Amino acid sequence: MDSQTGTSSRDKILDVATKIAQAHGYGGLNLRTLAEEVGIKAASLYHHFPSKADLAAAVAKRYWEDAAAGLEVLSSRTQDPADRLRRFPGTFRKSLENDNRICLCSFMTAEFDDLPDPVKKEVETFTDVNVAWLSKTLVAAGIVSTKDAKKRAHAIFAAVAGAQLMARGRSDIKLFDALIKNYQAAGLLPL
Amino acid sequence: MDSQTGTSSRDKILDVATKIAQAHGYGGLNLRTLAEEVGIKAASLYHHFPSKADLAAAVAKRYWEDAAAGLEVLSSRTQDPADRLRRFPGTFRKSLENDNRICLCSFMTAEFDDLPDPVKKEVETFTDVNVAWLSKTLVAAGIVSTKDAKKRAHAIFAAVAGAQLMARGRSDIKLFDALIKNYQAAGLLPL
DNA sequence: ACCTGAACACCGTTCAAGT
DNA sequence: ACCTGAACACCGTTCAAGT
Repeated sequence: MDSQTGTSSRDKILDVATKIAQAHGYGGLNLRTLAEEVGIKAASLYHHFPSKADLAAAVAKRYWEDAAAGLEVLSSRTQDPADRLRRFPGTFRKSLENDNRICLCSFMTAEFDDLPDPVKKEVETFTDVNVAWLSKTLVAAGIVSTKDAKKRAHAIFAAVAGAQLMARGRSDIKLFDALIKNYQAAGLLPL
Repeated sequence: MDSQTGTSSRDKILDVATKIAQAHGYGGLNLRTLAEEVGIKAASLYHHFPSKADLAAAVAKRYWEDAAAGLEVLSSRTQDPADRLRRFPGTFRKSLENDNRICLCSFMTAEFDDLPDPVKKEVETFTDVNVAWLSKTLVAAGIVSTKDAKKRAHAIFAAVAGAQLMARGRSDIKLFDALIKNYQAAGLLPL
């Protein structure tokens, strides 16, 4: 850790790799390009991570950890649980705002067959974190029973991920907003 | 066209390429592997398609044409429009049944940045075809006004695509069914 | 410890030659 | 017409060797 900038080489690699993978996926994560953007040679990446698989697993792990932290901040800052649910899609909206990227884990879920096992594990945890947060928030908002919470949570998560994917295909963030509004109007999310 | 089997070399290439692209995407569609599965050498593919971009565009074009034809069959065989809507997710379920693959165009939408323009165009048409069919069916079922039909259609399409992606990540077709049921319970699709 | 040149395996593609 | 071996320029990945 560099005490001046607060960013180690390892962190810089993870930052750049995350952005590339959100736009091009695991297969499209090109180590030469990644290294160039970091300012080193491709071979030097192997001093920080033993393989592309380990690098991608570290990227996906940090990705769900950041997501979990973000959701906890949302919970602590927003009193009304229904209001938290209304703000949930905003976390997915940010990726689209950031150069029309999508959720790292949505992309990697499409690529699931080609993912090394350690990467698969972290990608699955991202879903688990989101579903768990949605479940407890749905219950707190009194929208569903504890029994039905997990399935409804998964449905919301899948629908929001799908909306993000559609909006990317059209490079149209307004489409994302329109789809979320429609989910609300249909009753999937609180109005 | 081979009058005996009804399948030309070109069609066989398209068949195999479609399956590979549904599992690995455009980037993961490897011409040497494709050729091997077809039973020819990679160089021979260029006698049927001028480039990988043209091949992928032909794959995506045939994909939406088949989808459009399938939806028309569904319309003609199912009298009740609400019933047609209930059966719509079944067209996405089939991909999962077929070796846990996903919609070709969902995968390619994730890869949008890396797609040649002619492929992008066909991928967009797939969405258009589905949204148009859902729109007219929603109106016929009296669920939404003509004015609101397109946006609701897009919301259903996005949610079903998202459900398919989630089910792939868990290799769990029951998860797909559970998500669709939840969309119905929430009011996004007719019960 | 951190880095790199150079090799390796593989990619889309081309082409001369074969049937 | 359709096919192929061989080659091309390229790229992701790895490793032996440098500092």
